Amino acid sequence: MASKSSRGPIDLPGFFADLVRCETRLYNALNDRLRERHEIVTSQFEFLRFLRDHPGSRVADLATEFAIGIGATSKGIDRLEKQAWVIRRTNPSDRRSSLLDLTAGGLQLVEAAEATFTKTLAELTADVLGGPSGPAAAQIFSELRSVLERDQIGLPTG
Amino acid sequence: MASKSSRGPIDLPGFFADLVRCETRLYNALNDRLRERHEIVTSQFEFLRFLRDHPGSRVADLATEFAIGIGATSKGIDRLEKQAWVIRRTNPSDRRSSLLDLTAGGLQLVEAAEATFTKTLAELTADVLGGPSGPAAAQIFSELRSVLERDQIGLPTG
DNA sequence: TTGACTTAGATGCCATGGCATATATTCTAA
DNA sequence: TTAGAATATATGCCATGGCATCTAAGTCAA
Repeated sequence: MASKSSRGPIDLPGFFADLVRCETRLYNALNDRLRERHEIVTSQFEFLRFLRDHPGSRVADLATEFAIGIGATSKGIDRLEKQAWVIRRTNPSDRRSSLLDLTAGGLQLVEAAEATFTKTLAELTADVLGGPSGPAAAQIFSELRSVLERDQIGLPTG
Repeated sequence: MASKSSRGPIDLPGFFADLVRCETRLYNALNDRLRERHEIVTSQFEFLRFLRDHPGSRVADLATEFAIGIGATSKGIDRLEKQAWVIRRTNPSDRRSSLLDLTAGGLQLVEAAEATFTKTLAELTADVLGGPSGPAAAQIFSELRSVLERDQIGLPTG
């Protein structure tokens, strides 16, 4: 809406508004679908997927990945552990921290949820993102993410 | 990170992950800057800007725009009203609702905050988004937003 | 060793959003 | 006209995240 096609520099605030609106709606829609089919929300799916792909991570690793606070991450893991989808093992080389892993149930859940997630996302976005400019947009966000992470932009305090 | 440049269909989950990570970090960074300079957060800036650009809106209009719940919107307006940045006028043609407008102070605030917002966003993203693929990405999100809004994807219940 | 400093993360308090419900209006059909 | 349905939003309860703080553990120098 706000970002019209035009020459010259991009309308950054308009672009950002479009971006946030898209992200909000997609996140909401994915939440609905994941909740009704797997009793989890998108943020939990993302935690589980990260742990599947990075077994033995620590709480701080998740916090950095998702740019959320350590406290929030710890509480999120508490909830997944309570459902027996994740286990904390004391880190043998530093007993202040734990190493996190999926349980068998957690692995099974994330695989099922991933199918739902991927399919829903495709239903909602493939028409637009599958077009000719899709790869350019993907490339841009990959780069932007790298830059923001490199410069540690937007990391919460706690 | 996850979306590498490649031929063939986009890795949608990877793209979505990059997107959400960028949005989170940018939102956090903008929050910090707006908070320290204007004592507001980004969501409040967005409410104020919307009301500047759409005077006389109702609570439901904001809720639809931002794809958040009516209750949350009502409470958000409560907070802005408490700061005397927004006023509710009873809607003369339907007394269940109010018409919302900025006060003079609210207008002054949003203009100052907009300068901070725009400048910060440019600092954080202009290098990447100002590149040759920027306009294509902006166009894509404008289209995606239109589609999601048209199909009413991801609107919360309340 | 040991005492000061640092680090990892667990916990408590507060703010915010979702959803359900309550209230005030408005609309509609008999 | 008037009772019942529908609508707009305000409000209450709960879940989650930020930030501050607390505790346990590791590091380092003297």
